[in-house]
Amino acid sequence: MAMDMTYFNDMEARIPRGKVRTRFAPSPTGYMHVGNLRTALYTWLIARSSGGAFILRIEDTDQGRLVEGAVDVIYRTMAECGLTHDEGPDVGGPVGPYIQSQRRDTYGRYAHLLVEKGFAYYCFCEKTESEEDSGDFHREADPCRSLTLEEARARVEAGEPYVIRQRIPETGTTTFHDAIFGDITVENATLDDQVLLKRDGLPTYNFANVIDDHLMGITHVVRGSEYLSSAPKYDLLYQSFGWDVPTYVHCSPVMRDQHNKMSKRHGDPSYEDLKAQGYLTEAILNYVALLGWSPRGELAEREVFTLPELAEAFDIAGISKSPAIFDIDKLTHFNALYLRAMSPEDFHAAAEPYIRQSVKNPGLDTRSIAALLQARCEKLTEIPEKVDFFEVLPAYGTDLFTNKKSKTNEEVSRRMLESVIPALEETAEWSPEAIHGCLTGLVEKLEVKNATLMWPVRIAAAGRAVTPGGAVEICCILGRDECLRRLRVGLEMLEA
RNA sequence: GGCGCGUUGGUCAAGCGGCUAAGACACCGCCCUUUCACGGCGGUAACACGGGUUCGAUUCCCGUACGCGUCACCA
Repeated sequence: MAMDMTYFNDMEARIPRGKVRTRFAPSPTGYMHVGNLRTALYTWLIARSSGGAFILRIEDTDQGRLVEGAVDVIYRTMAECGLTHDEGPDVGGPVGPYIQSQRRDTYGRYAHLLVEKGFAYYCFCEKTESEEDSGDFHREADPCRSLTLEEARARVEAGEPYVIRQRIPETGTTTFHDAIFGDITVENATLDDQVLLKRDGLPTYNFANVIDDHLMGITHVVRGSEYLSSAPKYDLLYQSFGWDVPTYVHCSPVMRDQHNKMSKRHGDPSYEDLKAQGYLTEAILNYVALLGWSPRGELAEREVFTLPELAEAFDIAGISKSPAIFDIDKLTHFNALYLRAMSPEDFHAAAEPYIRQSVKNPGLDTRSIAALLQARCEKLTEIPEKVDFFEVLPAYGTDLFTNKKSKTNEEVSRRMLESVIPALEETAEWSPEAIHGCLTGLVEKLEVKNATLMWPVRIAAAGRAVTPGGAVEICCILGRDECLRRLRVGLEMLEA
Protein backbone atom coordinates (compact mmCIF):
# COMPACT_ATOMS: atom_id res chain seq x y z
CA MET A 1 0.00 0.00 0.00
CA ALA A 2 2.97 2.33 -0.01
CA MET A 3 2.46 5.38 -2.11
CA ASP A 4 4.83 6.03 -4.91
CA MET A 5 5.40 9.62 -3.94
CA THR A 6 8.16 10.21 -6.43
CA TYR A 7 5.68 9.66 -9.19
CA PHE A 8 3.44 12.39 -7.92
CA ASN A 9 6.16 14.80 -7.02
CA ASP A 10 7.60 14.39 -10.46
CA MET A 11 4.27 15.21 -11.95
CA GLU A 12 3.84 18.35 -9.97
CA ALA A 13 7.35 19.47 -10.74
CA ARG A 14 6.41 19.76 -14.38
CA ILE A 15 3.95 22.55 -13.74
CA PRO A 16 5.27 26.09 -13.71
CA ARG A 17 4.67 27.75 -10.37
CA GLY A 18 2.88 31.01 -9.95
CA LYS A 19 1.27 30.97 -13.34
CA VAL A 20 -2.49 31.01 -13.74
CA ARG A 21 -3.85 27.74 -15.08
CA THR A 22 -7.51 27.17 -15.78
CA ARG A 23 -9.34 24.29 -17.27
CA PHE A 24 -12.56 23.65 -19.10
CA ALA A 25 -13.70 20.16 -18.24
CA PRO A 26 -16.83 19.16 -20.11
CA SER A 27 -18.33 15.76 -20.11
CA PRO A 28 -18.89 14.68 -23.69
CA THR A 29 -22.63 14.80 -24.17
CA GLY A 30 -22.47 15.96 -27.76
CA TYR A 31 -24.06 19.25 -27.04
CA MET A 32 -22.55 22.64 -26.25
CA HIS A 33 -25.29 24.64 -24.65
CA VAL A 34 -25.05 28.33 -24.04
CA GLY A 35 -24.23 27.95 -20.35
CA ASN A 36 -21.38 25.62 -21.20
CA LEU A 37 -20.07 27.97 -23.80
CA ARG A 38 -20.13 30.82 -21.35
CA THR A 39 -18.27 28.80 -18.73
CA ALA A 40 -15.68 27.88 -21.34
CA LEU A 41 -15.38 31.50 -22.37
CA TYR A 42 -14.97 32.82 -18.82
CA THR A 43 -12.46 30.10 -18.04
CA TRP A 44 -10.49 30.93 -21.14
CA LEU A 45 -10.66 34.64 -20.40
CA ILE A 46 -9.37 34.22 -16.88
CA ALA A 47 -6.35 32.40 -18.26
CA ARG A 48 -5.74 34.72 -21.18
CA SER A 49 -6.28 37.94 -19.28
CA SER A 50 -3.41 37.02 -17.01
CA GLY A 51 -1.13 35.35 -19.50
CA GLY A 52 -1.93 31.96 -18.06
CA ALA A 53 -2.57 28.58 -19.58
CA PHE A 54 -5.91 27.12 -20.61
CA ILE A 55 -6.38 23.40 -20.46
CA LEU A 56 -9.02 21.15 -21.94
CA ARG A 57 -9.90 18.03 -20.01
CA ILE A 58 -12.53 15.49 -20.92
CA GLU A 59 -14.57 14.15 -18.02
CA ASP A 60 -15.89 10.82 -19.15
CA THR A 61 -16.15 8.89 -15.92
CA ASP A 62 -19.82 8.31 -16.49
CA GLN A 63 -19.94 5.09 -18.42
CA GLY A 64 -23.55 5.23 -19.40
CA ARG A 65 -23.48 8.67 -20.86
CA LEU A 66 -20.90 8.45 -23.56
CA VAL A 67 -22.05 9.87 -26.85
CA GLU A 68 -20.43 9.06 -30.16
CA GLY A 69 -18.69 12.04 -31.74
CA ALA A 70 -19.39 14.21 -28.73
CA VAL A 71 -15.79 15.14 -28.17
CA ASP A 72 -15.58 16.42 -31.72
CA VAL A 73 -18.41 18.83 -31.08
CA ILE A 74 -16.38 20.24 -28.23
CA TYR A 75 -13.19 20.57 -30.26
CA ARG A 76 -15.01 22.11 -33.17
CA THR A 77 -16.90 24.62 -31.08
CA MET A 78 -13.84 25.69 -29.13
CA ALA A 79 -11.83 26.10 -32.31
CA GLU A 80 -14.55 28.04 -34.10
CA CYS A 81 -14.86 30.37 -31.16
CA GLY A 82 -11.14 30.91 -30.89
CA LEU A 83 -11.00 29.44 -27.39
CA THR A 84 -7.65 27.85 -27.97
CA HIS A 85 -6.24 25.46 -25.42
CA ASP A 86 -2.60 25.02 -24.52
CA GLU A 87 -2.94 21.50 -23.20
CA GLY A 88 -5.50 18.82 -23.89
CA PRO A 89 -6.12 15.34 -25.21
CA ASP A 90 -5.35 16.37 -28.78
CA VAL A 91 -2.33 18.58 -28.20
CA GLY A 92 -0.88 16.81 -25.18
CA GLY A 93 0.93 18.58 -22.36
CA PRO A 94 3.09 17.95 -19.32
CA VAL A 95 0.41 16.63 -16.99
CA GLY A 96 -1.58 14.29 -19.20
CA PRO A 97 -3.42 12.21 -19.95
CA TYR A 98 -6.24 14.74 -20.25
CA ILE A 99 -9.03 12.22 -20.45
CA GLN A 100 -10.30 11.01 -17.11
CA SER A 101 -11.03 7.48 -18.19
CA GLN A 102 -7.31 7.13 -18.89
CA ARG A 103 -6.38 8.20 -15.39
CA ARG A 104 -8.31 5.72 -13.35
CA ASP A 105 -5.33 4.20 -11.55
CA THR A 106 -4.36 7.56 -10.20
CA TYR A 107 -7.68 8.15 -8.49
CA GLY A 108 -7.61 4.79 -6.82
CA ARG A 109 -4.17 5.42 -5.39
CA TYR A 110 -5.16 8.73 -3.93
CA ALA A 111 -8.35 7.33 -2.50
CA HIS A 112 -6.42 4.63 -0.71
CA LEU A 113 -3.90 7.18 0.50
CA LEU A 114 -6.74 9.06 2.11
CA VAL A 115 -7.95 5.91 3.81
CA GLU A 116 -4.50 5.39 5.28
CA LYS A 117 -4.43 8.92 6.55
CA GLY A 118 -7.81 8.39 8.17
CA PHE A 119 -9.68 10.93 6.06
CA ALA A 120 -11.64 8.30 4.24
CA TYR A 121 -12.96 4.83 4.95
CA TYR A 122 -14.13 1.68 3.26
CA CYS A 123 -17.86 1.27 3.17
CA PHE A 124 -19.47 -2.06 2.45
CA CYS A 125 -23.08 -1.04 2.75
CA GLU A 126 -25.47 -1.90 -0.01
CA LYS A 127 -27.25 1.14 -1.24
CA THR A 128 -30.88 1.11 -0.28
CA GLU A 129 -33.63 2.83 -2.18
CA SER A 130 -35.60 3.96 0.82
CA GLU A 131 -33.14 6.19 2.60
CA GLU A 132 -32.77 8.71 -0.14
CA ASP A 133 -36.20 10.29 0.15
CA SER A 134 -36.36 10.34 3.91
CA GLY A 135 -35.33 13.96 3.73
CA ASP A 136 -33.23 13.60 6.82
CA PHE A 137 -29.56 13.21 6.82
CA HIS A 138 -27.85 10.98 9.35
CA ARG A 139 -24.22 10.51 8.67
CA GLU A 140 -23.68 8.58 11.86
CA ALA A 141 -25.97 5.93 10.51
CA ASP A 142 -23.19 4.44 8.40
CA PRO A 143 -21.78 1.57 10.44
CA CYS A 144 -18.68 1.27 8.29
CA ARG A 145 -17.46 4.63 9.48
CA SER A 146 -16.46 3.19 12.81
CA LEU A 147 -14.81 0.06 11.51
CA THR A 148 -11.15 -0.18 12.34
CA LEU A 149 -8.79 -0.06 9.43
CA GLU A 150 -7.74 -3.64 10.15
CA GLU A 151 -11.28 -4.92 10.09
CA ALA A 152 -12.05 -3.07 6.92
CA ARG A 153 -8.92 -4.26 5.19
CA ALA A 154 -9.67 -7.82 6.07
CA ARG A 155 -13.03 -7.53 4.39
CA VAL A 156 -11.53 -5.85 1.36
CA GLU A 157 -8.96 -8.60 1.04
CA ALA A 158 -11.70 -11.16 1.40
CA GLY A 159 -13.11 -9.74 -1.81
CA GLU A 160 -16.07 -7.91 -0.39
CA PRO A 161 -17.22 -5.08 -2.67
CA TYR A 162 -16.72 -1.62 -1.27
CA VAL A 163 -16.76 2.07 -1.94
CA ILE A 164 -14.48 4.62 -0.35
CA ARG A 165 -16.17 7.45 1.47
CA GLN A 166 -14.79 10.73 2.67
CA ARG A 167 -14.68 11.01 6.46
CA ILE A 168 -16.17 14.41 7.25
CA PRO A 169 -15.54 15.75 10.79
CA GLU A 170 -18.70 15.42 12.85
CA THR A 171 -18.33 18.80 14.47
CA GLY A 172 -17.07 22.24 13.64
CA THR A 173 -17.47 24.30 10.51
CA THR A 174 -15.75 24.61 7.19
CA THR A 175 -15.23 27.92 5.47
CA PHE A 176 -14.25 28.23 1.87
CA HIS A 177 -13.67 31.23 -0.27
CA ASP A 178 -15.18 31.91 -3.64
CA ALA A 179 -13.99 34.71 -5.89
CA ILE A 180 -17.54 35.73 -6.67
CA PHE A 181 -19.51 34.82 -3.56
CA GLY A 182 -16.89 35.54 -0.92
CA ASP A 183 -16.52 33.45 2.21
CA ILE A 184 -19.11 30.79 2.85
CA THR A 185 -19.25 28.83 6.08
CA VAL A 186 -21.17 25.65 6.67
CA GLU A 187 -21.60 23.27 9.59
CA ASN A 188 -19.68 20.07 9.01
CA ALA A 189 -22.64 18.20 10.42
CA THR A 190 -24.61 19.14 7.32
CA LEU A 191 -22.08 17.52 5.02
CA ASP A 192 -22.34 13.90 4.02
CA ASP A 193 -19.58 11.34 3.77
CA GLN A 194 -19.61 11.46 0.01
CA VAL A 195 -18.41 8.55 -2.04
CA LEU A 196 -14.97 9.12 -3.50
CA LEU A 197 -14.38 5.84 -5.24
CA LYS A 198 -17.30 3.94 -6.62
CA ARG A 199 -17.89 0.22 -6.41
CA ASP A 200 -16.62 -0.12 -9.97
CA GLY A 201 -13.33 1.46 -8.97
CA LEU A 202 -13.97 4.67 -10.86
CA PRO A 203 -13.90 7.97 -9.02
CA THR A 204 -16.92 10.13 -8.52
CA TYR A 205 -16.95 13.45 -10.31
CA ASN A 206 -16.16 15.36 -7.16
CA PHE A 207 -13.15 13.26 -6.30
CA ALA A 208 -11.72 13.09 -9.80
CA ASN A 209 -11.99 16.84 -9.98
CA VAL A 210 -9.97 17.46 -6.89
CA ILE A 211 -7.26 15.03 -7.91
CA ASP A 212 -7.02 16.24 -11.47
CA ASP A 213 -7.19 19.90 -10.66
CA HIS A 214 -4.37 19.52 -8.20
CA LEU A 215 -2.22 17.28 -10.35
CA MET A 216 -2.73 19.55 -13.31
CA GLY A 217 -1.82 22.61 -11.31
CA ILE A 218 -5.15 24.33 -11.83
CA THR A 219 -5.21 27.65 -9.98
CA HIS A 220 -8.78 28.75 -10.78
CA VAL A 221 -11.63 26.32 -10.71
CA VAL A 222 -14.42 27.79 -12.81
CA ARG A 223 -17.74 25.96 -12.71
CA GLY A 224 -21.46 26.34 -12.29
CA SER A 225 -22.93 27.53 -9.01
CA GLU A 226 -24.67 24.19 -8.57
CA TYR A 227 -21.32 23.04 -7.17
CA LEU A 228 -21.29 25.70 -4.51
CA SER A 229 -22.75 23.37 -1.95
CA SER A 230 -20.14 20.70 -2.53
CA ALA A 231 -17.25 23.14 -2.30
CA PRO A 232 -16.77 22.69 1.46
CA LYS A 233 -16.17 19.00 0.89
CA TYR A 234 -13.60 19.92 -1.72
CA ASP A 235 -11.85 22.13 0.78
CA LEU A 236 -11.77 19.33 3.30
CA LEU A 237 -10.30 17.05 0.66
CA TYR A 238 -7.55 19.51 -0.20
CA GLN A 239 -6.82 19.93 3.47
CA SER A 240 -6.63 16.20 3.96
CA PHE A 241 -4.02 15.92 1.26
CA GLY A 242 -2.23 19.00 2.48
CA TRP A 243 -2.67 20.69 -0.87
CA ASP A 244 -3.22 24.34 -1.68
CA VAL A 245 -6.83 25.16 -2.35
CA PRO A 246 -7.41 26.70 -5.79
CA THR A 247 -9.46 29.82 -6.30
CA TYR A 248 -13.08 28.90 -6.83
CA VAL A 249 -15.10 30.83 -9.37
CA HIS A 250 -18.69 29.69 -9.20
CA CYS A 251 -20.82 31.12 -11.99
CA SER A 252 -24.58 31.44 -11.76
CA PRO A 253 -26.55 29.73 -14.48
CA VAL A 254 -27.88 31.01 -17.76
CA MET A 255 -31.63 30.69 -17.60
CA ARG A 256 -34.25 30.28 -20.29
CA ASP A 257 -36.78 32.05 -18.10
CA GLN A 258 -37.35 32.93 -14.47
CA HIS A 259 -37.49 29.31 -13.39
CA ASN A 260 -35.57 27.10 -15.76
CA LYS A 261 -32.00 26.76 -16.81
CA MET A 262 -31.22 26.64 -20.49
CA SER A 263 -31.40 23.02 -21.42
CA LYS A 264 -31.41 20.71 -24.33
CA ARG A 265 -34.54 19.12 -23.02
CA HIS A 266 -36.50 22.33 -23.29
CA GLY A 267 -35.25 22.77 -26.82
CA ASP A 268 -33.09 25.74 -25.97
CA PRO A 269 -30.52 26.47 -28.62
CA SER A 270 -26.98 25.15 -28.45
CA TYR A 271 -24.09 26.99 -30.01
CA GLU A 272 -24.55 25.03 -33.18
CA ASP A 273 -28.27 25.73 -33.24
CA LEU A 274 -27.60 29.43 -33.00
CA LYS A 275 -25.15 29.23 -35.85
CA ALA A 276 -27.77 27.43 -37.91
CA GLN A 277 -30.24 30.17 -37.06
CA GLY A 278 -27.99 32.69 -38.74
CA TYR A 279 -26.00 34.04 -35.81
CA LEU A 280 -22.33 34.88 -36.14
CA THR A 281 -19.81 33.34 -33.80
CA GLU A 282 -18.46 36.76 -32.81
CA ALA A 283 -21.92 38.01 -31.93
CA ILE A 284 -22.71 34.93 -29.89
CA LEU A 285 -19.49 35.21 -27.92
CA ASN A 286 -19.92 38.91 -27.35
CA TYR A 287 -23.46 38.49 -26.12
CA VAL A 288 -22.71 35.47 -23.99
CA ALA A 289 -19.77 37.24 -22.37
CA LEU A 290 -22.13 39.97 -21.19
CA LEU A 291 -24.67 37.50 -19.87
CA GLY A 292 -23.41 37.45 -16.33
CA TRP A 293 -20.40 39.67 -16.66
CA SER A 294 -19.98 43.36 -17.20
CA PRO A 295 -16.92 45.55 -17.45
CA ARG A 296 -16.12 47.88 -14.59
CA GLY A 297 -15.14 51.51 -14.38
CA GLU A 298 -14.29 53.28 -17.61
CA LEU A 299 -15.62 50.49 -19.72
CA ALA A 300 -18.91 50.16 -17.86
CA GLU A 301 -20.97 51.50 -20.75
CA ARG A 302 -19.25 49.56 -23.44
CA GLU A 303 -20.88 46.49 -24.91
CA VAL A 304 -19.10 45.61 -28.10
CA PHE A 305 -15.98 43.55 -27.55
CA THR A 306 -13.97 41.29 -29.79
CA LEU A 307 -12.45 38.24 -28.18
CA PRO A 308 -9.02 39.87 -27.75
CA GLU A 309 -10.69 42.94 -26.31
CA LEU A 310 -12.56 40.76 -23.86
CA ALA A 311 -9.32 39.12 -22.81
CA GLU A 312 -7.98 42.58 -22.18
CA ALA A 313 -10.99 43.84 -20.23
CA PHE A 314 -12.06 40.71 -18.40
CA ASP A 315 -12.05 40.72 -14.65
CA ILE A 316 -13.49 38.18 -12.23
CA ALA A 317 -14.90 40.99 -10.13
CA GLY A 318 -17.30 41.80 -12.94
CA ILE A 319 -19.01 38.42 -12.82
CA SER A 320 -22.54 38.62 -11.49
CA LYS A 321 -23.90 36.57 -8.60
CA SER A 322 -27.41 36.20 -9.83
CA PRO A 323 -28.66 34.10 -12.73
CA ALA A 324 -29.18 35.73 -16.11
CA ILE A 325 -32.00 35.07 -18.50
CA PHE A 326 -30.99 34.44 -22.08
CA ASP A 327 -32.56 37.07 -24.32
CA ILE A 328 -32.59 36.13 -27.97
CA ASP A 329 -33.61 39.65 -28.95
CA LYS A 330 -30.47 41.12 -27.54
CA LEU A 331 -28.37 38.48 -29.21
CA THR A 332 -30.10 39.44 -32.43
CA HIS A 333 -29.16 43.04 -31.84
CA PHE A 334 -25.51 42.11 -31.41
CA ASN A 335 -25.70 40.04 -34.53
CA ALA A 336 -27.04 43.00 -36.49
CA LEU A 337 -24.23 45.13 -35.14
CA TYR A 338 -21.62 42.63 -36.27
CA LEU A 339 -23.27 42.19 -39.65
CA ARG A 340 -23.15 45.92 -40.30
CA ALA A 341 -19.59 46.21 -39.10
CA MET A 342 -18.37 43.70 -41.69
CA SER A 343 -16.61 44.90 -44.80
CA PRO A 344 -18.85 44.73 -47.89
CA GLU A 345 -16.68 41.90 -49.17
CA ASP A 346 -16.99 39.85 -46.00
CA PHE A 347 -20.67 40.49 -45.80
CA HIS A 348 -21.14 39.40 -49.37
CA ALA A 349 -19.21 36.23 -48.73
CA ALA A 350 -21.40 35.45 -45.73
CA ALA A 351 -24.66 36.41 -47.41
CA GLU A 352 -24.16 34.89 -50.83
CA PRO A 353 -25.22 31.33 -49.96
CA TYR A 354 -28.38 32.67 -48.39
CA ILE A 355 -29.13 34.93 -51.33
CA ARG A 356 -28.64 32.01 -53.68
CA GLN A 357 -31.20 30.00 -51.77
CA SER A 358 -33.90 32.02 -53.43
CA VAL A 359 -32.12 33.90 -56.19
CA LYS A 360 -30.95 31.27 -58.68
CA ASN A 361 -30.75 33.39 -61.80
CA PRO A 362 -27.01 33.85 -62.45
CA GLY A 363 -27.76 37.13 -64.17
CA LEU A 364 -28.71 38.68 -60.87
CA ASP A 365 -25.68 40.13 -59.13
CA THR A 366 -25.32 38.94 -55.56
CA ARG A 367 -22.91 41.74 -54.69
CA SER A 368 -25.47 44.40 -55.46
CA ILE A 369 -28.12 42.50 -53.56
CA ALA A 370 -25.80 42.00 -50.61
CA ALA A 371 -25.13 45.72 -50.54
CA LEU A 372 -28.84 46.37 -50.07
CA LEU A 373 -29.09 43.73 -47.38
CA GLN A 374 -26.24 44.67 -45.13
CA ALA A 375 -28.02 47.44 -43.23
CA ARG A 376 -31.32 45.66 -43.42
CA CYS A 377 -30.94 42.26 -41.88
CA GLU A 378 -30.27 41.08 -38.39
CA LYS A 379 -29.73 37.43 -39.20
CA LEU A 380 -28.41 35.78 -42.31
CA THR A 381 -31.30 33.37 -42.32
CA GLU A 382 -33.84 36.08 -43.02
CA ILE A 383 -32.19 36.85 -46.35
CA PRO A 384 -33.85 34.31 -48.68
CA GLU A 385 -37.38 35.53 -48.12
CA LYS A 386 -36.31 39.15 -48.36
CA VAL A 387 -34.88 38.82 -51.84
CA ASP A 388 -36.95 36.13 -53.50
CA PHE A 389 -38.83 38.73 -55.53
CA PHE A 390 -35.71 39.26 -57.61
CA GLU A 391 -36.08 35.74 -58.93
CA VAL A 392 -39.78 35.82 -59.70
CA LEU A 393 -42.27 38.64 -59.60
CA PRO A 394 -44.73 37.78 -56.84
CA ALA A 395 -48.44 37.94 -57.45
CA TYR A 396 -49.74 41.16 -55.97
CA GLY A 397 -52.84 43.32 -55.93
CA THR A 398 -53.11 46.81 -57.37
CA ASP A 399 -53.95 48.12 -53.93
CA LEU A 400 -50.18 48.17 -53.31
CA PHE A 401 -50.00 51.14 -55.67
CA THR A 402 -51.89 53.26 -53.21
CA ASN A 403 -49.75 54.98 -50.61
CA LYS A 404 -50.90 58.04 -48.79
CA LYS A 405 -47.54 59.41 -47.78
CA SER A 406 -46.22 59.15 -51.32
CA LYS A 407 -49.42 60.64 -52.67
CA THR A 408 -50.11 57.81 -55.02
CA ASN A 409 -53.13 55.73 -55.89
CA GLU A 410 -53.87 53.42 -58.77
CA GLU A 411 -54.75 56.25 -61.11
CA VAL A 412 -51.64 58.26 -60.31
CA SER A 413 -49.50 55.15 -60.52
CA ARG A 414 -50.86 54.37 -63.97
CA ARG A 415 -49.88 57.82 -65.18
CA MET A 416 -46.44 57.52 -63.66
CA LEU A 417 -45.74 54.17 -65.24
CA GLU A 418 -46.98 55.39 -68.60
CA SER A 419 -44.24 58.02 -68.50
CA VAL A 420 -41.58 55.92 -66.86
CA ILE A 421 -41.64 52.97 -69.25
CA PRO A 422 -40.81 54.85 -72.46
CA ALA A 423 -38.26 56.97 -70.63
CA LEU A 424 -36.43 53.96 -69.26
CA GLU A 425 -36.56 52.27 -72.64
CA GLU A 426 -34.48 55.10 -74.00
CA THR A 427 -31.84 55.48 -71.32
CA ALA A 428 -28.42 54.95 -72.83
CA GLU A 429 -27.02 52.84 -70.06
CA TRP A 430 -28.44 50.76 -67.21
CA SER A 431 -26.73 52.00 -64.10
CA PRO A 432 -28.00 53.38 -60.81
CA GLU A 433 -26.91 56.84 -61.86
CA ALA A 434 -28.61 56.65 -65.25
CA ILE A 435 -31.83 55.23 -63.83
CA HIS A 436 -31.84 57.74 -61.03
CA GLY A 437 -31.22 60.58 -63.48
CA CYS A 438 -33.97 59.42 -65.73
CA LEU A 439 -36.53 59.09 -62.95
CA THR A 440 -35.74 62.35 -61.20
CA GLY A 441 -35.81 64.06 -64.59
CA LEU A 442 -39.36 62.83 -64.97
CA VAL A 443 -40.20 63.98 -61.48
CA GLU A 444 -39.29 67.52 -62.47
CA LYS A 445 -41.08 67.32 -65.75
CA LEU A 446 -44.26 65.97 -64.20
CA GLU A 447 -43.96 68.28 -61.20
CA VAL A 448 -44.64 65.58 -58.63
CA LYS A 449 -42.98 64.48 -55.43
CA ASN A 450 -40.05 62.14 -55.69
CA ALA A 451 -42.00 59.51 -53.81
CA THR A 452 -45.03 59.82 -56.02
CA LEU A 453 -43.07 58.49 -58.94
CA MET A 454 -40.70 56.18 -57.12
CA TRP A 455 -43.43 54.35 -55.25
CA PRO A 456 -45.23 52.84 -58.24
CA VAL A 457 -41.96 52.01 -59.94
CA ARG A 458 -40.75 50.10 -56.93
CA ILE A 459 -44.06 48.32 -56.47
CA ALA A 460 -44.23 47.25 -60.09
CA ALA A 461 -40.60 46.19 -60.11
CA ALA A 462 -40.78 44.18 -56.92
CA GLY A 463 -44.42 43.28 -56.40
CA ARG A 464 -43.87 43.86 -52.72
CA ALA A 465 -44.80 46.64 -50.34
CA VAL A 466 -41.59 46.23 -48.36
CA THR A 467 -38.29 45.67 -50.10
CA PRO A 468 -34.63 45.96 -49.34
CA GLY A 469 -33.58 48.95 -51.38
CA GLY A 470 -35.53 51.55 -53.33
CA ALA A 471 -36.87 51.74 -56.85
CA VAL A 472 -33.57 52.66 -58.48
CA GLU A 473 -31.53 49.87 -56.93
CA ILE A 474 -34.13 47.25 -57.62
CA CYS A 475 -34.60 48.28 -61.23
CA CYS A 476 -30.89 48.26 -61.77
CA ILE A 477 -30.35 44.81 -60.32
CA LEU A 478 -33.24 43.38 -62.31
CA GLY A 479 -31.69 44.45 -65.59
CA ARG A 480 -33.37 46.51 -68.27
CA ASP A 481 -35.44 43.77 -69.91
CA GLU A 482 -36.84 42.20 -66.79
CA CYS A 483 -37.40 45.56 -65.18
CA LEU A 484 -39.35 46.91 -68.14
CA ARG A 485 -41.28 43.69 -68.43
CA ARG A 486 -42.39 44.03 -64.82
CA LEU A 487 -43.28 47.68 -65.22
CA ARG A 488 -45.46 46.78 -68.17
CA VAL A 489 -47.14 44.04 -66.20
CA GLY A 490 -47.89 46.59 -63.50
CA LEU A 491 -49.25 49.04 -66.02
CA GLU A 492 -51.48 46.40 -67.56
CA MET A 493 -52.89 45.56 -64.15
CA LEU A 494 -53.68 49.21 -63.60
CA GLU A 495 -55.31 49.57 -66.99
CA ALA A 496 -57.53 46.57 -66.54
C1' G B 1 -37.76 19.73 5.18
C1' G B 2 -32.15 20.95 6.44
C1' C B 3 -28.21 23.71 4.53
C1' G B 4 -26.40 27.36 1.02
C1' C B 5 -27.01 31.34 -2.42
C1' G B 6 -29.65 35.17 -4.79
C1' U B 7 -33.34 39.62 -5.39
C1' U B 8 -32.03 47.45 -9.29
C1' G B 9 -37.23 48.87 -15.14
C1' G B 10 -40.16 43.22 -19.35
C1' U B 11 -34.59 41.55 -20.21
C1' C B 12 -28.97 42.28 -19.58
C1' A B 13 -26.99 45.53 -16.17
C1' A B 14 -23.82 50.17 -13.60
C1' G B 15 -23.85 51.47 -8.58
C1' C B 16 -19.89 49.51 -3.90
C1' G B 17 -23.38 55.50 2.59
C1' G B 18 -25.12 61.32 0.08
C1' C B 19 -26.49 60.66 -7.56
C1' U B 20 -32.43 64.19 -10.87
C1' A B 21 -30.43 55.71 -9.66
C1' A B 22 -25.92 55.08 -15.72
C1' G B 23 -25.98 52.48 -20.32
C1' A B 24 -27.91 48.58 -23.70
C1' C B 25 -32.09 45.38 -25.76
C1' A B 26 -37.28 45.53 -26.48
C1' C B 27 -41.36 49.09 -26.86
C1' C B 28 -43.39 54.15 -28.25
C1' G B 29 -42.76 59.02 -30.69
C1' C B 30 -40.11 62.53 -33.85
C1' C B 31 -36.36 63.60 -37.69
C1' C B 32 -33.95 61.81 -42.10
C1' U B 33 -35.93 59.38 -46.52
C1' U B 34 -37.45 56.59 -52.92
C1' U B 35 -40.79 51.66 -49.40
C1' C B 36 -38.50 49.13 -45.29
C1' A B 37 -34.35 49.61 -42.81
C1' C B 38 -29.82 52.09 -41.17
C1' G B 39 -28.62 56.55 -38.63
C1' G B 40 -29.93 60.77 -35.29
C1' C B 41 -33.00 62.74 -31.27
C1' G B 42 -36.49 62.01 -27.38
C1' G B 43 -39.96 59.13 -24.19
C1' U B 44 -42.42 55.18 -20.92
C1' A B 45 -40.32 51.94 -17.24
C1' A B 46 -36.60 49.71 -11.44
C1' C B 47 -33.82 49.64 -6.05
C1' A B 48 -39.09 42.69 -3.35
C1' C B 49 -41.11 43.87 1.84
C1' G B 50 -40.43 45.09 7.18
C1' G B 51 -37.23 46.42 10.96
C1' G B 52 -32.73 48.36 12.59
C1' U B 53 -27.38 50.99 12.26
C1' U B 54 -26.47 56.07 10.60
C1' C B 55 -27.09 63.04 10.21
C1' G B 56 -28.21 60.12 5.70
C1' A B 57 -29.53 53.95 3.04
C1' U B 58 -30.24 50.88 -3.48
C1' U B 59 -25.58 50.38 -0.89
C1' C B 60 -24.20 47.86 6.04
C1' C B 61 -26.97 44.32 9.75
C1' C B 62 -31.40 41.28 11.06
C1' G B 63 -35.93 39.20 9.76
C1' U B 64 -40.02 38.08 5.98
C1' A B 65 -41.45 36.86 1.10
C1' C B 66 -40.20 34.94 -3.44
C1' G B 67 -36.74 32.37 -6.50
C1' C B 68 -32.65 29.12 -7.42
C1' G B 69 -29.18 25.33 -5.96
C1' U B 70 -27.95 21.05 -3.07
C1' C B 71 -28.85 16.93 0.14
C1' A B 72 -26.63 10.21 -5.90
C1' C B 73 -21.82 4.60 -5.99
C1' C B 74 -24.63 11.62 -12.23
C1' A B 75 -21.69 14.94 -13.76
